[in-house]
Amino acid sequence: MDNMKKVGNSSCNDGVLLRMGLNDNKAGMQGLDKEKINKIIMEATKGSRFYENELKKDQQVNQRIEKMMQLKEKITTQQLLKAQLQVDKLVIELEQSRNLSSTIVHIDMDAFYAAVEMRDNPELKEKPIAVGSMSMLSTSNYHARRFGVRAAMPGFIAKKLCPHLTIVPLNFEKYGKVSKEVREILAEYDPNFMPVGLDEAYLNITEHLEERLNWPEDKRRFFLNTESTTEKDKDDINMSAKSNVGGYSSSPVLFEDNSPLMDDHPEQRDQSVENSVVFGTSAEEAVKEIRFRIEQKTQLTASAGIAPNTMLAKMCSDHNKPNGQCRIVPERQAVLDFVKDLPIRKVPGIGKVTEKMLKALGIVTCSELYQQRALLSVLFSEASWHNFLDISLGLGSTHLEKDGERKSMSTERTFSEINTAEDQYSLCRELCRDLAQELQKEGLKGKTVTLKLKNVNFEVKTRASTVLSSVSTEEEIFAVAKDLLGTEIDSVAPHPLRIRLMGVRVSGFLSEEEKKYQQKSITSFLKSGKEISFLRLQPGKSNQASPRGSFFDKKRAARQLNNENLSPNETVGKQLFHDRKSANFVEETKKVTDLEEPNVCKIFTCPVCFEEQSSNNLEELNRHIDECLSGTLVKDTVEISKNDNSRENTLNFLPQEDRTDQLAGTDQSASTSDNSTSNSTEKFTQIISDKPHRERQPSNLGDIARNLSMKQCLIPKRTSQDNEDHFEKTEHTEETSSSYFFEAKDDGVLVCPVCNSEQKTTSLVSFNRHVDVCLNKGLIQELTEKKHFPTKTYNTENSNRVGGLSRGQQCTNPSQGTKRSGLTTSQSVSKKAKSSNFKHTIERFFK
DNA sequence: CGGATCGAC
DNA sequence: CTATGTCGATCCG
Repeated sequence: MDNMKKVGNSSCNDGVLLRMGLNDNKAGMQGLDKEKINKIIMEATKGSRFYENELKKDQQVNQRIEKMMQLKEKITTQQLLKAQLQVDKLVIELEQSRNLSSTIVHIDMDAFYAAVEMRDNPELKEKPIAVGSMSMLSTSNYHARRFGVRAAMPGFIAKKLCPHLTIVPLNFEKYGKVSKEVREILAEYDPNFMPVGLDEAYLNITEHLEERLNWPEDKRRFFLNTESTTEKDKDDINMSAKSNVGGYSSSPVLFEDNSPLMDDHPEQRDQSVENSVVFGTSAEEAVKEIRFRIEQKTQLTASAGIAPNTMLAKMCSDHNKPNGQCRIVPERQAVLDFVKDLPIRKVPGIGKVTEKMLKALGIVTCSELYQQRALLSVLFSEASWHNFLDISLGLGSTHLEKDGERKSMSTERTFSEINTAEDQYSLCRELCRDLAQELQKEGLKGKTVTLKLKNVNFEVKTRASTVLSSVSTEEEIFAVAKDLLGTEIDSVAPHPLRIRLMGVRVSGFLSEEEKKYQQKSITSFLKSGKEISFLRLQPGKSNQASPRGSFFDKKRAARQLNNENLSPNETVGKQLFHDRKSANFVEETKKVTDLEEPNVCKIFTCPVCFEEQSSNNLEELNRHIDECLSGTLVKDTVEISKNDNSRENTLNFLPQEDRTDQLAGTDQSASTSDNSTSNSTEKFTQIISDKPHRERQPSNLGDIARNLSMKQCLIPKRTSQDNEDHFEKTEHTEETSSSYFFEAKDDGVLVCPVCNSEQKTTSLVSFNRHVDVCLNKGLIQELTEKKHFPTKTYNTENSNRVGGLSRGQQCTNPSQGTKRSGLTTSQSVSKKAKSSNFKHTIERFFK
């Protein structure tokens, strides 16, 4: 580390090597010392494109630090004092809300992948090994670590550090099996335990400990496992198991030369029964029991931390690793003592960048973090300094949150340089295919597609596009991704795009509720066959509500207008449009209605474009309809503005004016966009980007009805009571057959959102039927009409801050489950991600 | 919303 | 030769 500072000027350039090398002074006798290791790494690294990029990233961090320091210079003592008062007010609150009543355990398998591989191949036991590949290692055993071989290091460099290193390829299937075995044990202590990856988990054993107090010895007695999975291992296991009876502090796999780390207070064990151990009732004993059982079952060791919250438990498990455990007793002073001299880097969520920034302020330990709390509150974003304050006070989440629904899914691949557009497109398609497959497994559809590219200089770029109708199939995703890719290719033209990685991500999933709702609404829409006459409304005859005619009318008109323009070879990801002028939707709908019957030849016809669908799959049909209603509209606009026919483009069928109307809706203010001059693509795209808040056309019938229901049912609640809880309530719509989000009012009376009349029935089924009928009565105009609702905008102003520090996953755990009344709105919003998302969705509907 | 970044495993 | 893959969160424009 000392020789590092000689590289470049110390204030600017001392981070790169530290990052790649070690900060680990455990180099043992047989290994290498730090200097040697860093030298070797440097020789293998310098001059590489990778290294150049590392330097560049480092400069960026240094600039951030510089910016921060400049800000710091401008702070007056006056400001600082004021901040001090504010922060200390929060400190008092936090202190008062400190909760020491939970017992949280963090279990961490030691060198997991490596340990599994060693277990299964005894030849590896004495050797330095790492798991991964020549290009990247996932983990290494402790022997290899003495040579500086560590996780996240490329194998070829590891080989230079340790020529005898054995690199074992990853075998996730195996690790998954072992992980499952471990989890079976953990579940006995906390059925709601929270796994983190394959090798870690948090447990809340508060309840277990209470029950455990009354348990008879027999329930706490465990027998040594003398059976082994394979014959060849048998002797080994027997040996180590026996030698472990008293302290079981050595691992049969990892540590031949054991050091009795964990048995600080050897207790009198009842060994009256042959080959058995009885564990006590304390938290320590319970956790020893867990580790003992893990080792007996898997021949692998784990480390553990016991503490009043997750953050402390995690840091605790690190304290005596490997194969050890550590407890912070539930006393304020014990917590503060533990935290006092702890380097901030040990704190989960504080990574190398944050460490470096804080170091620039002279902050290395947690107590320093506390001392500088006022300064930090001025320099950093609220989320960041709150986090810092929690850390320095030893506060963290005292309960385990079930991880919510996933928010994105992605796949990415690294490869040797690819620089031809053709290869890039086909690779992109392949990624989309893989991703689509995975999405399908979870039945997910998302609205945002993100393309990730890393060029051969390791510079990473992401490009995203959000479409109105959600995507899930290969073709749908690719249709979006290929455009993003095309834009990037164009952006460097005439040079080739030289990339080493490509990734595709889909996010912006429909919530469970939305999904259910969408499916049901479209089904019920199609099934209510008798009254779909509104689909054939004449433009003028449209129930006087809108002077412009309904959305459907326009679609229909546009379709007719463009009939002749349709060419059969337009698209990649879109169904072909075969003209079918004589479509009778009532009849067609009946066909749809028959769809439950098996073995009947079903032909679906899209109610929007009136095209017969080739697929007889309902989901396909729905997808198509969605696309007809909105998706194509969006894609079309993208295509237009790109003005490029060389790629697999979709064509645009709608007249310019028509599109403009639809995008702007029927809002009065839409006229400000001056239709008469809206012929250029610039104009058109500008409308899209400039007026994102004008009401959009609901993207499908589900959206239409949901939109309506929200207006009628949710907004009054919110404005009258201004209580966020109502939104959450609605989110938990019961699992009734209801296709709509409506809840009965307090007096139990349901009000139709369409005709606004109170309904006699309290049956949701009949109610829905009524709404269906109402909808079909030609009141569709209502749905597309503009209504303005006040929407709340959150203050995200942060101009004074350096910001940019995240807390990682800890952020999802509301600290202590207690309210912090001092927080601003924008803060408290992010607290509950779920409800926040939901609100966000609602807001979008009203913008 | 989109892009970049951080952080964790 | 040869420097991952996947996800969530945060911040900024």
